Amino acid sequence: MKYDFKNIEAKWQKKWEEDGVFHAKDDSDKKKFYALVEFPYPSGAGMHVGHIKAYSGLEVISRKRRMEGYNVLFPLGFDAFGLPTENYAIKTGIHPRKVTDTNIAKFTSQMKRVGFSFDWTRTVDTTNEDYYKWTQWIFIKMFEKGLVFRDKTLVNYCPSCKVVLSNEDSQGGKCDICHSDIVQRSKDVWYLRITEYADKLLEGLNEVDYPANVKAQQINWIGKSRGAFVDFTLSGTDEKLTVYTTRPDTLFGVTFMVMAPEHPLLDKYRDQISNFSEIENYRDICSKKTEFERTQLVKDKTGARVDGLSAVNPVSGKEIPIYISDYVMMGYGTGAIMAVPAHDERDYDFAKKFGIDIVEVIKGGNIDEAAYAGDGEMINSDFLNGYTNKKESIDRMIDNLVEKGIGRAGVQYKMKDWAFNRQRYWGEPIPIVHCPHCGMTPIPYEDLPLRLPDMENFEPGEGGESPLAKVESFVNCICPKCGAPAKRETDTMPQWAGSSWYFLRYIDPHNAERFADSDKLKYWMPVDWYNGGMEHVTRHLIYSRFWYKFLYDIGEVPVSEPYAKRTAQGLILGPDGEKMSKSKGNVVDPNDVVDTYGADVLRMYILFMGDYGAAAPWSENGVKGCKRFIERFAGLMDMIGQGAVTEVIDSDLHKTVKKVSSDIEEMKFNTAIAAMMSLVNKIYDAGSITKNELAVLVRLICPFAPHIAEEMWEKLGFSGYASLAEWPKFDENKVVDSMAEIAVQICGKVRGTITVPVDAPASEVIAAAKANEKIAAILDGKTIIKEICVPGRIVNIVAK
RNA sequence: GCGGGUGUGGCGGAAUUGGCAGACGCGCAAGAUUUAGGAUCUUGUGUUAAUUCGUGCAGGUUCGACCCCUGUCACCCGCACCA
Repeated sequence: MKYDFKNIEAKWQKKWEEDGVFHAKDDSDKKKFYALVEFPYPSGAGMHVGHIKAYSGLEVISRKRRMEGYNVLFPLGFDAFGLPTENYAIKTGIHPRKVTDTNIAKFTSQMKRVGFSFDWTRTVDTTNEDYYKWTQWIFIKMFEKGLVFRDKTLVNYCPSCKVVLSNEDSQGGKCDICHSDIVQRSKDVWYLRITEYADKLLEGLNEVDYPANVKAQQINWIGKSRGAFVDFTLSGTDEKLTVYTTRPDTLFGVTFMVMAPEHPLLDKYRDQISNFSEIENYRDICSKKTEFERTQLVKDKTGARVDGLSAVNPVSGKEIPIYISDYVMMGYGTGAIMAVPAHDERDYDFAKKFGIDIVEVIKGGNIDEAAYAGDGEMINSDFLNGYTNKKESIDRMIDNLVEKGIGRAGVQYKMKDWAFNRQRYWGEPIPIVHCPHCGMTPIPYEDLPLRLPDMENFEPGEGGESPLAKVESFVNCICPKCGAPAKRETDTMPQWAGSSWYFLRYIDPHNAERFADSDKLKYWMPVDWYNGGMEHVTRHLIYSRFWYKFLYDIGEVPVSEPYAKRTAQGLILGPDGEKMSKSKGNVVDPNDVVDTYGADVLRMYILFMGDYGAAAPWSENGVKGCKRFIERFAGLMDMIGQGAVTEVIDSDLHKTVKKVSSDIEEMKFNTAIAAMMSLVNKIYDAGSITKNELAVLVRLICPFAPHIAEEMWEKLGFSGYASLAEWPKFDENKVVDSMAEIAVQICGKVRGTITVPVDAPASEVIAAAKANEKIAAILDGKTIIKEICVPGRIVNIVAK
């Protein structure tokens, strides 16, 4: 059979679309399967091979599920709000709406060329007002439940993009988008109180099937720690300086305290501080540093002593000095720490630099040389002396602090509340009105969506104001509560907003009454399998679990966790083994591959190139190898009925069905394809195959290379689609061999092999091994010390 | 610094999870076919003089270790002075 991939692929893509082969049914008696992939940002550059890899995994699994009789929902949409489109609009003057539509159209047609079995009738676009209406709706629900608040805070500000960025978006002290330096600036920030859900987000991990490393990353991100709040008295005042510590048991080793330079108590007691000008000086220096710079792990600590103020160690009663340093931040804990230089590296460095006492309270290290962070016997600690168990000593100390009324057990989270506003045009408007009488007032639900006004100039306003602030007809409005003239909020939501609930909209994408119908939600949720990149397992995965759990708490969705199972694909590197990037010139365009080799070859190669979860470099020769395989596969058509099929092939066919079926479930696509290659090689050796056997193989390869599979299915004379044909079953009897070849080792080294019945008892197997010529020769003259036989696996004879 | 991961032929990667290391593919070599190139087919291909040595390195456990343990090196990802 000639492999005319261009015509074959176009032909079947057209048929699939015309017949709606991959449309999910809402009213089905079948078991459902909801497969979700992370929807793309429709950039102007178009599709990337990374997209293909990200979708190919669940593409194969979805196709297998359909053949197994499931009602499959496998949708794709577009996460289209965001800076690149807006920046492009600023540069070219083309409206972001137009740019987005163009890019989505381009992506869609490219995706269709690959033959993905997405249900294109359910596609969503986060920038569509029918979609963002519900993003705003959820925001207002959160507002009503007190999960939204506003605060004036020091924020990361990008002077070039003129936007406030969350900490997550400003890593490295550089803007995530334009890479210019971030500066600290005071701004009004809208926050979502995600910390309220910290425990629920942690507990929910017990219910879901995520890889252990993904769970570990989420747990670390949330960063729950148990410890104690301890009150230190400022000497000469009634003022309490409270600190949070995870190691209250080291309290006897506290020889100084460190406050964040911004700590408000410094201002309150400025009259008592004799060197306040020095403090202000240091504050000035700190304010110029970004949070990133402040939090670099540097040996050379900076800081200043606070003269005139000191604290009292509440357990020892000793008076200890207070310092300020930028390694302590207002944003975590209480903005002040108790320093235990003997057992904390940062405190140790600081103490050495400023000549502060170091008191050892845990035995085991040499505190003249370095801080000792390990476990050991407590010393110099009064009632804790002799304790070696960390948990016991911590509990004992907390009891003591509570007894004395100077402390209490506490919990802290590393996770911060989610900064939720951007001064940008291309995002969801925040549906809040600022009324001089009523304050912040949400827009009534029936008035949603709050539409983005049409405008021409998308440059941010002066001082980083949102471009929307320039649109008077948008800004000026009437308070929905009291009717007085009011102003609209002009900031928009971040890109994470739309992607926090998109999987719910696929379930009912055209519903005008609700974000999705309850019965449909009940049928389809949870997502059975969610695949995406490792880079999203903290931010997006936590944000969307948070939104979903909120919707669950207010009774809008049926189950408590959105994603039952999560997996992640690995990167595709350039042919040079480096991460693909335009600047390196090592980017592979999937469209070129489809043009030259066809979609089936592209799909096959991407899944064959290596472990799906690991990074692997692109190889043009590897692509050619897959093309060769598909051509050989198509060539099987010419071998039908050329002779009697041997039992070996029959058994191999069943083994292959078994292996491919189980490998797909484990996302071991590379070995599934290898198994099919091996079988095809064997068939070529045999020179013949029956029509029914080929029909099995065609269905087996269908999820990987659906176009050629459909074409062969039709040529074989079957009606209907291979894509909807029944997934092949295997006969367990034909998978089990009657004889097994097992290795015979002498002293752990393989010296020969024997073939024995699989169910032969150990004694017989050992006897057979000894009877083997080679083995007998080696054993001749030696004393057998031990004989090990694992039936069906191995014989090992230890001899001297 | 903390957390997670990876390390196997010339290359991408397999290995039933403690039981014959190198499946499958690429590349390479020889041969066939072809006017030639390309394509295709056949055979071979970790290494060695070896019954040798071989899964980053050094130890350990075990009859037996790519797999488990201890130490160590290198690289990748995430978080980052988190108290």
